[in-house]
Amino acid sequence: MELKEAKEKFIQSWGNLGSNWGVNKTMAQIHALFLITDDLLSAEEVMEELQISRGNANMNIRALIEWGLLYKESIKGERKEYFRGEKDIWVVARRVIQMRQRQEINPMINVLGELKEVKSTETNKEEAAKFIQQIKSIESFTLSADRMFSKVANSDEKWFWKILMKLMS
Amino acid sequence: MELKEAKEKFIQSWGNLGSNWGVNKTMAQIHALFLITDDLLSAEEVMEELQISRGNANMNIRALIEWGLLYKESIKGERKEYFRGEKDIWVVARRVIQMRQRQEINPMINVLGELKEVKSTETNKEEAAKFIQQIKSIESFTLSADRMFSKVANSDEKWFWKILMKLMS
DNA sequence: TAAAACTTTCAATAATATTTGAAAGTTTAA
DNA sequence: TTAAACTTTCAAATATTATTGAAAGTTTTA
Repeated sequence: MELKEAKEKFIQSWGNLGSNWGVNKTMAQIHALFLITDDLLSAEEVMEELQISRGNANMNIRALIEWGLLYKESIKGERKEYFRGEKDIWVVARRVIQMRQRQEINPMINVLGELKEVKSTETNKEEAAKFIQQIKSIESFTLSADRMFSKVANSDEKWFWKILMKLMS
Repeated sequence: MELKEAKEKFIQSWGNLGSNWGVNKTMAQIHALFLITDDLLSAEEVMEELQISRGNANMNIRALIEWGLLYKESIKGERKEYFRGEKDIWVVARRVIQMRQRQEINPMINVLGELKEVKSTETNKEEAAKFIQQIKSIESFTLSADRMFSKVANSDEKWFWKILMKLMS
């Protein structure tokens, strides 16, 4: 496979992966482009490279900055904005985990907390008790997963390898 | 909050969570309904409960069975098919992990394997080397994550708690 | 074998999410 | 202060994905 073709394929695959994980395809593709590009790129160049519109490029670059996966940088004497991608895949993973925690896990934990407060009546005492029990078990699982994610998001690669060793033993 | 309202809210929230994680909303809602229902339910009852069409109910019930989250059961003397949900949230998590591994992680590992084989030419030797290096680092990460998921998917709750303790220490 | 009871399929439709591009906004340089 | 260079916004258009429901398929019963 040619280098150009390979890069193209990587960008496409990363895009698909993203869209199966709640990240829009273009956002994931821009991210992929930066993962395999050493230089800075301008919005213009991203548009060019991925054949997307100015608005689309702009929105998704902003989102990636928000996620901590892209950094704004400037070239002296140039007015245009340039961007650099976060290349370290471990950092990328940690940022993604953090974002998903905020956007998905925390809201779910809040809802589960509310649902535990359900009032039971004379007629559905037993049913309500069962419901609360199940919600509690889901909550307990979610809290554990959340704690685990937090740990991963706040640790470095070395720690991760150590853990991996322990897990596999 | 009333029990009925709480169940409704749980189903909605679980549906949203699903659609942010690449599982279609109705599939996640049906799953939620079964998580909080002790009895068997028929396709008819699912349709009724969630106000969805026959085709939709059927397709998503099949998908849930495929995922190992729903079991077909029969009631003696009844011709209709009935279903029971997997209630244990740890089992649910393990099944979801397994499915995502198959559908997302494995294909990505394959693609990364291919991309490592990229041929470099005289003119892009250095660029190709950098590309391969980056792909290798992504591959190494992905393989580690994959191994970890496999471990979780094949272990029980007790193991998970033990690990959690270790992680947090 | 017929027909009732039920399940599955899939083309058409609807709902949702993404993308575009032109206009408005902002910053810088002269 | 003006205008050029650049960025952002957002309503409309497009593309993607999910849903419907009627027809076809299957299994069971009589």
